[in-house]
Amino acid sequence: MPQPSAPRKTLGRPPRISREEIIETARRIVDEGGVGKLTMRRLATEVGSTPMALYHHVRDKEELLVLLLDDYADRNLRRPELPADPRERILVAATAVHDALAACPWIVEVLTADDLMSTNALWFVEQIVDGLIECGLSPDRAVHAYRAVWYYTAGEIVVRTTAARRRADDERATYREQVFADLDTRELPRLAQVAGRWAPLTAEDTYPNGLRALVDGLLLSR
Amino acid sequence: MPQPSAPRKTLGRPPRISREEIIETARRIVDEGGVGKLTMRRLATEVGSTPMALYHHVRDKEELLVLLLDDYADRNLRRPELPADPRERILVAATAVHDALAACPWIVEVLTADDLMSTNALWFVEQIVDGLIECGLSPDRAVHAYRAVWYYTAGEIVVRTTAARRRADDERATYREQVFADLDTRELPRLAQVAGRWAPLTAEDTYPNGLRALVDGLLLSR
DNA sequence: ACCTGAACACCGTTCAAGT
DNA sequence: ACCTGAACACCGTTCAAGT
Repeated sequence: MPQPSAPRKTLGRPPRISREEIIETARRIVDEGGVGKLTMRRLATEVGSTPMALYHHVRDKEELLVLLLDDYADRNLRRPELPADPRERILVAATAVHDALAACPWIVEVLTADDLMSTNALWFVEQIVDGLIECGLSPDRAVHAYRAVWYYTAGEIVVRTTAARRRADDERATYREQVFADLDTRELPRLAQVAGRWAPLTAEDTYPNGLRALVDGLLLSR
Repeated sequence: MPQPSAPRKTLGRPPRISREEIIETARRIVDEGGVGKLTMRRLATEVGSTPMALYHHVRDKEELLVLLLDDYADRNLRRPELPADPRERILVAATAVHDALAACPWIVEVLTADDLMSTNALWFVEQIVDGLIECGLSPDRAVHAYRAVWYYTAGEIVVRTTAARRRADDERATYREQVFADLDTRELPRLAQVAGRWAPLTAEDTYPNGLRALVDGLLLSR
Protein backbone atom coordinates (compact mmCIF):
# COMPACT_ATOMS: atom_id res chain seq x y z
CA MET A 1 0.00 0.00 0.00
CA PRO A 2 2.27 2.82 -1.20
CA GLN A 3 1.54 6.12 0.48
CA PRO A 4 0.79 8.99 -1.89
CA SER A 5 3.72 10.73 -0.20
CA ALA A 6 4.93 14.31 -0.58
CA PRO A 7 3.13 16.92 -2.72
CA ARG A 8 3.96 16.03 -6.28
CA LYS A 9 5.84 18.55 -8.32
CA THR A 10 5.07 16.78 -11.58
CA LEU A 11 2.86 18.47 -14.12
CA GLY A 12 -0.78 17.67 -14.64
CA ARG A 13 -4.18 18.46 -13.32
CA PRO A 14 -4.12 19.23 -9.59
CA PRO A 15 -5.96 16.63 -7.48
CA ARG A 16 -9.41 17.61 -6.25
CA ILE A 17 -9.70 14.79 -3.75
CA SER A 18 -7.08 13.05 -1.62
CA ARG A 19 -6.64 9.63 -0.16
CA GLU A 20 -7.01 11.14 3.30
CA GLU A 21 -10.29 12.76 2.36
CA ILE A 22 -11.57 9.50 0.94
CA ILE A 23 -10.67 7.54 4.06
CA GLU A 24 -12.08 10.20 6.32
CA THR A 25 -15.40 10.22 4.48
CA ALA A 26 -15.47 6.43 4.35
CA ARG A 27 -14.93 6.32 8.10
CA ARG A 28 -17.86 8.68 8.64
CA ILE A 29 -20.18 6.63 6.44
CA VAL A 30 -19.23 3.43 8.22
CA ASP A 31 -19.58 4.99 11.66
CA GLU A 32 -23.02 6.29 10.80
CA GLY A 33 -24.54 3.42 8.89
CA GLY A 34 -22.33 0.36 9.21
CA VAL A 35 -20.01 -1.15 6.68
CA GLY A 36 -22.96 -2.21 4.55
CA LYS A 37 -23.58 1.43 3.69
CA LEU A 38 -20.12 1.93 2.32
CA THR A 39 -20.29 1.69 -1.44
CA MET A 40 -17.96 3.24 -3.93
CA ARG A 41 -20.87 5.14 -5.45
CA ARG A 42 -22.10 6.58 -2.20
CA LEU A 43 -18.58 7.38 -1.07
CA ALA A 44 -18.03 9.22 -4.35
CA THR A 45 -21.11 11.39 -3.99
CA GLU A 46 -20.37 12.18 -0.35
CA VAL A 47 -16.87 13.19 -1.27
CA GLY A 48 -18.33 15.33 -4.04
CA SER A 49 -16.95 13.36 -6.92
CA THR A 50 -17.67 10.42 -9.19
CA PRO A 51 -17.14 6.71 -8.52
CA MET A 52 -14.29 6.46 -10.97
CA ALA A 53 -12.32 9.27 -9.40
CA LEU A 54 -11.89 7.05 -6.34
CA TYR A 55 -10.08 4.46 -8.39
CA HIS A 56 -7.31 6.94 -8.91
CA HIS A 57 -6.59 6.91 -5.20
CA VAL A 58 -7.32 3.33 -4.13
CA ARG A 59 -6.90 0.17 -6.13
CA ASP A 60 -10.32 -1.24 -5.33
CA LYS A 61 -12.84 -1.59 -2.56
CA GLU A 62 -10.85 -4.18 -0.67
CA GLU A 63 -7.84 -1.92 -0.45
CA LEU A 64 -10.13 0.80 0.84
CA LEU A 65 -11.36 -1.52 3.58
CA VAL A 66 -7.84 -2.47 4.67
CA LEU A 67 -6.87 1.21 4.65
CA LEU A 68 -9.86 1.86 6.85
CA LEU A 69 -8.82 -0.82 9.31
CA ASP A 70 -5.30 0.57 9.52
CA ASP A 71 -6.72 4.04 10.02
CA TYR A 72 -8.92 2.73 12.80
CA ALA A 73 -6.01 0.99 14.50
CA ASP A 74 -3.84 4.10 14.29
CA ARG A 75 -6.60 6.17 15.75
CA ASN A 76 -7.93 3.91 18.50
CA LEU A 77 -5.06 1.77 19.71
CA ARG A 78 -3.59 4.09 22.31
CA ARG A 79 -0.65 2.38 23.95
CA PRO A 80 -1.35 1.58 27.60
CA GLU A 81 1.13 1.40 30.46
CA LEU A 82 2.35 -2.16 30.34
CA PRO A 83 3.22 -4.12 33.48
CA ALA A 84 6.80 -5.31 33.92
CA ASP A 85 5.82 -8.94 34.44
CA PRO A 86 5.92 -10.53 30.98
CA ARG A 87 2.88 -12.76 31.43
CA GLU A 88 0.83 -9.80 32.62
CA ARG A 89 2.19 -7.75 29.74
CA ILE A 90 0.94 -10.30 27.23
CA LEU A 91 -2.50 -10.30 28.79
CA VAL A 92 -2.78 -6.51 28.93
CA ALA A 93 -1.55 -6.01 25.35
CA ALA A 94 -3.84 -8.67 23.90
CA THR A 95 -6.82 -7.39 25.84
CA ALA A 96 -6.16 -3.84 24.68
CA VAL A 97 -6.21 -4.93 21.05
CA HIS A 98 -9.26 -7.08 21.65
CA ASP A 99 -11.24 -4.34 23.35
CA ALA A 100 -10.43 -1.74 20.73
CA LEU A 101 -11.45 -4.05 17.89
CA ALA A 102 -14.50 -5.44 19.65
CA ALA A 103 -15.80 -1.89 20.14
CA CYS A 104 -16.00 -1.55 16.39
CA PRO A 105 -18.61 -3.89 14.94
CA TRP A 106 -17.90 -3.19 11.26
CA ILE A 107 -14.40 -4.50 11.73
CA VAL A 108 -15.41 -8.11 11.32
CA GLU A 109 -15.56 -7.98 7.54
CA VAL A 110 -11.98 -6.81 7.36
CA LEU A 111 -10.65 -8.53 10.43
CA THR A 112 -10.37 -11.73 8.55
CA ALA A 113 -7.25 -10.15 7.11
CA ASP A 114 -4.15 -12.19 7.73
CA ASP A 115 -2.86 -9.92 10.42
CA LEU A 116 -2.97 -6.46 11.82
CA MET A 117 -0.43 -4.52 9.87
CA SER A 118 -0.73 -0.88 10.89
CA THR A 119 2.48 0.19 12.58
CA ASN A 120 0.51 1.10 15.64
CA ALA A 121 -0.97 -2.39 15.89
CA LEU A 122 2.45 -3.93 15.35
CA TRP A 123 3.62 -2.37 18.59
CA PHE A 124 1.13 -4.59 20.42
CA VAL A 125 2.30 -7.63 18.48
CA GLU A 126 5.85 -6.75 19.51
CA GLN A 127 4.86 -6.55 23.16
CA ILE A 128 3.15 -9.92 23.07
CA VAL A 129 5.98 -11.68 21.23
CA ASP A 130 8.52 -10.07 23.53
CA GLY A 131 6.58 -11.14 26.62
CA LEU A 132 6.41 -14.69 25.36
CA ILE A 133 10.15 -14.79 24.72
CA GLU A 134 10.84 -13.33 28.13
CA CYS A 135 8.71 -16.13 29.57
CA GLY A 136 11.14 -18.60 28.06
CA LEU A 137 9.75 -19.44 24.63
CA SER A 138 12.08 -19.53 21.67
CA PRO A 139 11.43 -16.82 19.08
CA ASP A 140 9.83 -19.32 16.72
CA ARG A 141 7.56 -20.73 19.41
CA ALA A 142 6.72 -17.21 20.46
CA VAL A 143 5.47 -16.42 16.96
CA HIS A 144 3.33 -19.55 17.00
CA ALA A 145 2.00 -18.66 20.41
CA TYR A 146 1.22 -15.13 19.30
CA ARG A 147 -0.71 -16.54 16.36
CA ALA A 148 -2.76 -18.73 18.69
CA VAL A 149 -3.61 -15.63 20.70
CA TRP A 150 -4.58 -13.83 17.52
CA TYR A 151 -6.77 -16.72 16.34
CA TYR A 152 -8.54 -16.77 19.67
CA THR A 153 -8.97 -13.00 19.69
CA ALA A 154 -10.18 -12.70 16.12
CA GLY A 155 -12.50 -15.68 16.56
CA GLU A 156 -14.01 -14.27 19.70
CA ILE A 157 -14.73 -10.96 18.01
CA VAL A 158 -16.07 -12.44 14.80
CA VAL A 159 -18.32 -14.98 16.47
CA ARG A 160 -19.64 -12.62 19.12
CA THR A 161 -20.35 -9.60 16.97
CA THR A 162 -22.02 -11.75 14.34
CA ALA A 163 -24.16 -13.29 17.06
CA ALA A 164 -25.06 -9.84 18.33
CA ARG A 165 -25.96 -8.75 14.83
CA ARG A 166 -28.17 -11.77 14.39
CA ARG A 167 -29.85 -11.07 17.70
CA ALA A 168 -30.59 -7.53 16.58
CA ASP A 169 -32.03 -8.96 13.39
CA ASP A 170 -34.50 -10.76 15.59
CA GLU A 171 -36.15 -14.13 15.08
CA ARG A 172 -32.98 -15.50 13.60
CA ALA A 173 -31.94 -16.30 17.16
CA THR A 174 -35.07 -18.28 17.77
CA TYR A 175 -33.70 -21.02 15.54
CA ARG A 176 -31.03 -21.71 18.14
CA GLU A 177 -33.63 -21.64 20.89
CA GLN A 178 -35.80 -24.07 19.02
CA VAL A 179 -32.94 -26.49 18.44
CA PHE A 180 -31.99 -26.31 22.09
CA ALA A 181 -35.57 -26.82 23.22
CA ASP A 182 -35.85 -29.99 21.13
CA LEU A 183 -32.56 -31.54 22.23
CA ASP A 184 -32.54 -35.30 22.49
CA THR A 185 -31.90 -35.80 26.19
CA ARG A 186 -30.64 -39.31 25.66
CA GLU A 187 -28.15 -38.52 22.91
CA LEU A 188 -27.03 -35.09 24.07
CA PRO A 189 -27.48 -35.16 27.85
CA ARG A 190 -24.91 -32.47 28.69
CA LEU A 191 -26.30 -29.99 26.22
CA ALA A 192 -29.84 -30.73 27.37
CA GLN A 193 -28.65 -30.09 30.92
CA VAL A 194 -27.28 -26.61 30.11
CA ALA A 195 -29.76 -25.75 27.36
CA GLY A 196 -31.68 -23.31 29.52
CA ARG A 197 -28.55 -21.47 30.58
CA TRP A 198 -26.86 -21.48 27.16
CA ALA A 199 -27.96 -18.00 26.09
CA PRO A 200 -26.90 -16.15 29.27
CA LEU A 201 -23.72 -18.21 29.57
CA THR A 202 -22.57 -17.49 26.06
CA ALA A 203 -23.54 -13.84 26.45
CA GLU A 204 -21.03 -13.42 29.27
CA ASP A 205 -17.72 -11.83 28.43
CA THR A 206 -15.24 -14.63 28.92
CA TYR A 207 -12.50 -13.24 26.72
CA PRO A 208 -10.06 -12.47 29.56
CA ASN A 209 -10.53 -15.88 31.19
CA GLY A 210 -10.04 -17.76 27.97
CA LEU A 211 -7.04 -15.63 27.12
CA ARG A 212 -5.43 -16.34 30.47
CA ALA A 213 -6.04 -20.05 30.04
CA LEU A 214 -4.59 -20.01 26.55
CA VAL A 215 -1.49 -18.07 27.59
CA ASP A 216 -0.93 -20.29 30.63
CA GLY A 217 -1.27 -23.35 28.44
CA LEU A 218 1.13 -21.91 25.89
CA LEU A 219 3.69 -21.18 28.60
CA LEU A 220 3.33 -24.64 30.13
CA SER A 221 5.13 -26.20 27.21
CA ARG A 222 8.38 -24.52 28.30
CA MET B 1 -35.92 -22.93 10.22
CA PRO B 2 -39.12 -24.94 9.90
CA GLN B 3 -38.71 -28.04 7.82
CA PRO B 4 -41.13 -28.36 4.88
CA SER B 5 -42.13 -31.67 6.52
CA ALA B 6 -44.40 -34.40 5.16
CA PRO B 7 -45.97 -34.28 1.70
CA ARG B 8 -48.79 -31.80 1.96
CA LYS B 9 -52.29 -33.01 1.29
CA THR B 10 -53.65 -29.47 1.01
CA LEU B 11 -54.94 -28.29 -2.34
CA GLY B 12 -53.03 -26.09 -4.73
CA ARG B 13 -50.45 -26.23 -7.43
CA PRO B 14 -47.98 -29.09 -6.93
CA PRO B 15 -44.42 -27.91 -6.21
CA ARG B 16 -41.99 -28.09 -9.10
CA ILE B 17 -38.88 -27.57 -6.98
CA SER B 18 -38.09 -28.65 -3.44
CA ARG B 19 -35.93 -27.30 -0.66
CA GLU B 20 -33.68 -30.35 -1.02
CA GLU B 21 -33.23 -29.71 -4.71
CA ILE B 22 -32.37 -26.07 -4.03
CA ILE B 23 -29.78 -26.95 -1.40
CA GLU B 24 -28.32 -29.69 -3.54
CA THR B 25 -27.89 -27.36 -6.50
CA ALA B 26 -26.52 -24.59 -4.27
CA ARG B 27 -23.96 -27.02 -2.89
CA ARG B 28 -22.85 -27.93 -6.39
CA ILE B 29 -22.49 -24.29 -7.44
CA VAL B 30 -20.46 -23.50 -4.33
CA ASP B 31 -18.27 -26.58 -4.72
CA GLU B 32 -17.53 -25.68 -8.30
CA GLY B 33 -17.04 -21.93 -8.14
CA GLY B 34 -16.87 -20.81 -4.54
CA VAL B 35 -19.48 -19.07 -2.47
CA GLY B 36 -19.08 -15.94 -4.57
CA LYS B 37 -20.73 -17.70 -7.49
CA LEU B 38 -23.82 -18.50 -5.50
CA THR B 39 -26.48 -15.96 -6.40
CA MET B 40 -30.19 -16.35 -6.21
CA ARG B 41 -30.45 -15.69 -9.91
CA ARG B 42 -27.89 -18.26 -10.94
CA LEU B 43 -29.26 -20.80 -8.51
CA ALA B 44 -32.70 -20.25 -10.01
CA THR B 45 -31.57 -20.86 -13.56
CA GLU B 46 -29.53 -23.93 -12.61
CA VAL B 47 -32.51 -25.34 -10.81
CA GLY B 48 -34.60 -24.61 -13.88
CA SER B 49 -36.77 -21.96 -12.36
CA THR B 50 -36.98 -18.23 -11.65
CA PRO B 51 -35.37 -16.27 -8.82
CA MET B 52 -38.65 -15.63 -7.13
CA ALA B 53 -39.63 -19.27 -6.98
CA LEU B 54 -36.75 -19.77 -4.54
CA TYR B 55 -38.28 -17.37 -2.09
CA HIS B 56 -41.12 -19.80 -1.65
CA HIS B 57 -38.72 -22.33 -0.20
CA VAL B 58 -36.18 -20.24 1.71
CA ARG B 59 -36.70 -16.94 3.48
CA ASP B 60 -33.72 -15.19 1.95
CA LYS B 61 -30.15 -15.74 0.93
CA GLU B 62 -28.83 -15.81 4.48
CA GLU B 63 -31.16 -18.64 5.41
CA LEU B 64 -29.96 -20.49 2.35
CA LEU B 65 -26.36 -20.12 3.51
CA VAL B 66 -27.11 -21.42 7.00
CA LEU B 67 -29.03 -24.32 5.47
CA LEU B 68 -25.99 -25.02 3.35
CA LEU B 69 -23.67 -25.06 6.38
CA ASP B 70 -25.95 -27.46 8.22
CA ASP B 71 -26.12 -29.64 5.14
CA TYR B 72 -22.34 -29.64 4.93
CA ALA B 73 -21.97 -30.55 8.60
CA ASP B 74 -24.49 -33.38 8.30
CA ARG B 75 -22.67 -34.70 5.30
CA ASN B 76 -19.03 -34.32 6.33
CA LEU B 77 -18.84 -34.64 10.08
CA ARG B 78 -18.56 -38.39 10.40
CA ARG B 79 -18.27 -39.31 14.06
CA PRO B 80 -14.84 -40.74 14.88
CA GLU B 81 -13.96 -43.27 17.52
CA LEU B 82 -13.37 -41.18 20.61
CA PRO B 83 -10.76 -42.08 23.22
CA ALA B 84 -11.92 -42.83 26.74
CA ASP B 85 -9.64 -40.26 28.36
CA PRO B 86 -11.72 -37.06 28.58
CA ARG B 87 -8.89 -34.65 27.76
CA GLU B 88 -7.99 -36.67 24.68
CA ARG B 89 -11.64 -36.86 23.77
CA ILE B 90 -11.90 -33.06 23.79
CA LEU B 91 -8.87 -32.74 21.55
CA VAL B 92 -10.02 -35.35 19.06
CA ALA B 93 -13.56 -33.97 18.83
CA ALA B 94 -12.43 -30.37 18.39
CA THR B 95 -9.83 -31.36 15.81
CA ALA B 96 -12.39 -33.36 13.86
CA VAL B 97 -14.69 -30.36 13.63
CA HIS B 98 -11.77 -28.11 12.79
CA ASP B 99 -10.46 -30.33 10.02
CA ALA B 100 -13.84 -30.82 8.42
CA LEU B 101 -14.57 -27.09 8.38
CA ALA B 102 -11.07 -26.09 7.35
CA ALA B 103 -11.33 -28.37 4.32
CA CYS B 104 -14.18 -26.24 3.06
CA PRO B 105 -12.99 -22.75 2.20
CA TRP B 106 -16.40 -21.23 1.44
CA ILE B 107 -17.45 -21.93 4.97
CA VAL B 108 -15.87 -18.78 6.33
CA GLU B 109 -18.66 -16.49 5.25
CA VAL B 110 -21.18 -18.52 7.17
CA LEU B 111 -18.95 -19.70 9.97
CA THR B 112 -19.31 -16.43 11.71
CA ALA B 113 -22.68 -17.78 12.74
CA ASP B 114 -23.12 -17.91 16.47
CA ASP B 115 -22.64 -21.63 16.70
CA LEU B 116 -22.82 -24.81 14.82
CA MET B 117 -26.40 -25.93 15.06
CA SER B 118 -26.85 -28.95 12.87
CA THR B 119 -27.71 -31.95 15.00
CA ASN B 120 -24.68 -33.72 13.70
CA ALA B 121 -22.37 -30.91 14.80
CA LEU B 122 -24.05 -30.78 18.20
CA TRP B 123 -22.82 -34.28 18.90
CA PHE B 124 -19.27 -32.92 18.81
CA VAL B 125 -20.22 -30.05 21.09
CA GLU B 126 -21.71 -32.61 23.46
CA GLN B 127 -18.49 -34.63 23.47
CA ILE B 128 -16.38 -31.59 24.24
CA VAL B 129 -18.63 -30.28 26.99
CA ASP B 130 -18.89 -33.76 28.48
CA GLY B 131 -15.12 -34.20 28.40
CA LEU B 132 -14.64 -30.88 30.16
CA ILE B 133 -17.12 -31.80 32.88
CA GLU B 134 -15.47 -35.17 33.33
CA CYS B 135 -12.19 -33.33 33.78
CA GLY B 136 -13.70 -31.56 36.74
CA LEU B 137 -15.22 -28.36 35.40
CA SER B 138 -18.70 -27.34 36.50
CA PRO B 139 -21.30 -27.40 33.71
CA ASP B 140 -21.26 -23.62 33.49
CA ARG B 141 -17.49 -23.44 33.28
CA ALA B 142 -17.55 -26.24 30.75
CA VAL B 143 -19.81 -24.18 28.49
CA HIS B 144 -17.45 -21.23 28.79
CA ALA B 145 -14.49 -23.44 28.06
CA TYR B 146 -16.23 -24.94 25.05
CA ARG B 147 -16.86 -21.43 23.75
CA ALA B 148 -13.17 -20.58 24.12
CA VAL B 149 -12.35 -23.66 22.06
CA TRP B 150 -14.90 -22.60 19.46
CA TYR B 151 -13.52 -19.06 19.29
CA TYR B 152 -10.04 -20.40 18.79
CA THR B 153 -11.19 -22.88 16.16
CA ALA B 154 -13.35 -20.44 14.21
CA GLY B 155 -10.64 -17.78 14.40
CA GLU B 156 -7.98 -20.13 13.13
CA ILE B 157 -10.10 -21.13 10.16
CA VAL B 158 -11.24 -17.63 9.31
CA VAL B 159 -7.80 -16.05 9.56
CA ARG B 160 -5.98 -18.82 7.75
CA THR B 161 -8.36 -19.34 4.86
CA THR B 162 -8.62 -15.61 4.29
CA ALA B 163 -4.85 -15.41 4.27
CA ALA B 164 -4.68 -18.26 1.78
CA ARG B 165 -7.24 -16.53 -0.41
CA ARG B 166 -5.26 -13.34 -0.33
CA ARG B 167 -2.10 -15.21 -1.23
CA ALA B 168 -3.85 -16.71 -4.23
CA ASP B 169 -4.97 -13.22 -5.18
CA ASP B 170 -1.28 -12.38 -5.42
CA GLU B 171 0.49 -9.14 -4.71
CA ARG B 172 -1.84 -8.41 -1.83
CA ALA B 173 0.56 -10.44 0.31
CA THR B 174 3.47 -8.27 -0.69
CA TYR B 175 2.07 -5.51 1.50
CA ARG B 176 2.85 -7.62 4.55
CA GLU B 177 6.29 -8.37 3.21
CA GLN B 178 6.97 -4.72 2.62
CA VAL B 179 5.87 -3.74 6.11
CA PHE B 180 8.04 -6.46 7.57
CA ALA B 181 11.01 -5.46 5.48
CA ASP B 182 10.78 -1.86 6.71
CA LEU B 183 10.39 -2.69 10.40
CA ASP B 184 11.97 -0.23 12.77
CA THR B 185 14.61 -2.38 14.46
CA ARG B 186 14.81 -0.06 17.42
CA GLU B 187 11.11 0.12 18.16
CA LEU B 188 10.10 -3.40 17.16
CA PRO B 189 13.20 -5.51 17.77
CA ARG B 190 11.49 -8.85 18.26
CA LEU B 191 9.44 -8.54 15.09
CA ALA B 192 12.50 -7.41 13.18
CA GLN B 193 14.28 -10.47 14.51
CA VAL B 194 11.66 -12.91 13.23
CA ALA B 195 10.60 -10.91 10.18
CA GLY B 196 12.36 -13.21 7.75
CA ARG B 197 10.79 -16.32 9.22
CA TRP B 198 7.29 -14.85 9.68
CA ALA B 199 5.78 -16.21 6.47
CA PRO B 200 6.92 -19.84 6.88
CA LEU B 201 6.22 -19.78 10.61
CA THR B 202 2.65 -18.57 10.20
CA ALA B 203 2.12 -20.99 7.33
CA GLU B 204 2.74 -23.96 9.64
CA ASP B 205 -0.30 -25.78 10.94
CA THR B 206 -0.24 -25.06 14.65
CA TYR B 207 -3.90 -25.70 15.34
CA PRO B 208 -3.37 -28.88 17.37
CA ASN B 209 -0.62 -27.35 19.50
CA GLY B 210 -2.61 -24.24 20.27
CA LEU B 211 -5.67 -26.32 21.01
CA ARG B 212 -3.75 -28.47 23.45
CA ALA B 213 -2.38 -25.39 25.16
CA LEU B 214 -5.81 -23.83 25.40
CA VAL B 215 -7.42 -26.96 26.80
CA ASP B 216 -4.61 -27.49 29.29
CA GLY B 217 -4.94 -23.89 30.41
CA LEU B 218 -8.69 -24.21 30.73
CA LEU B 219 -8.32 -27.33 32.84
CA LEU B 220 -5.68 -25.73 35.06
CA SER B 221 -8.28 -23.51 36.68
CA ARG B 222 -9.88 -26.54 38.37
C1' DA C 1 -2.33 13.62 -13.83
C1' DC C 2 -6.69 13.64 -12.67
C1' DC C 3 -11.49 13.48 -13.46
C1' DT C 4 -16.07 12.51 -15.99
C1' DG C 5 -20.06 9.98 -18.42
C1' DA C 6 -21.78 6.31 -20.17
C1' DA C 7 -21.99 1.66 -20.16
C1' DC C 8 -21.31 -3.40 -18.79
C1' DA C 9 -22.57 -7.01 -16.30
C1' DC C 10 -24.39 -7.94 -12.62
C1' DC C 11 -27.02 -8.13 -7.59
C1' DG C 12 -31.27 -9.31 -3.81
C1' DT C 13 -35.91 -8.54 -3.32
C1' DT C 14 -40.90 -6.68 -3.89
C1' DC C 15 -45.14 -6.63 -6.19
C1' DA C 16 -48.99 -7.95 -9.05
C1' DA C 17 -50.49 -11.25 -11.82
C1' DG C 18 -51.10 -15.92 -13.60
C1' DT C 19 -52.27 -21.17 -13.14
C1' DA D 1 -50.08 -23.20 -3.26
C1' DC D 2 -46.80 -22.36 -6.23
C1' DC D 3 -44.67 -19.98 -9.94
C1' DT D 4 -43.68 -16.07 -13.40
C1' DG D 5 -42.39 -11.35 -15.46
C1' DA D 6 -41.40 -7.10 -14.93
C1' DA D 7 -39.55 -3.78 -12.23
C1' DC D 8 -37.02 -1.37 -8.27
C1' DA D 9 -33.15 0.09 -6.40
C1' DC D 10 -29.04 -0.83 -6.31
C1' DC D 11 -23.76 -2.82 -6.95
C1' DG D 12 -18.15 -2.74 -8.51
C1' DT D 13 -15.52 -1.84 -12.34
C1' DT D 14 -13.92 -0.91 -17.35
C1' DC D 15 -13.33 2.03 -21.13
C1' DA D 16 -12.87 6.14 -23.89
C1' DA D 17 -12.91 10.69 -23.62
C1' DG D 18 -12.18 15.23 -21.66
C1' DT D 19 -9.25 19.07 -19.17
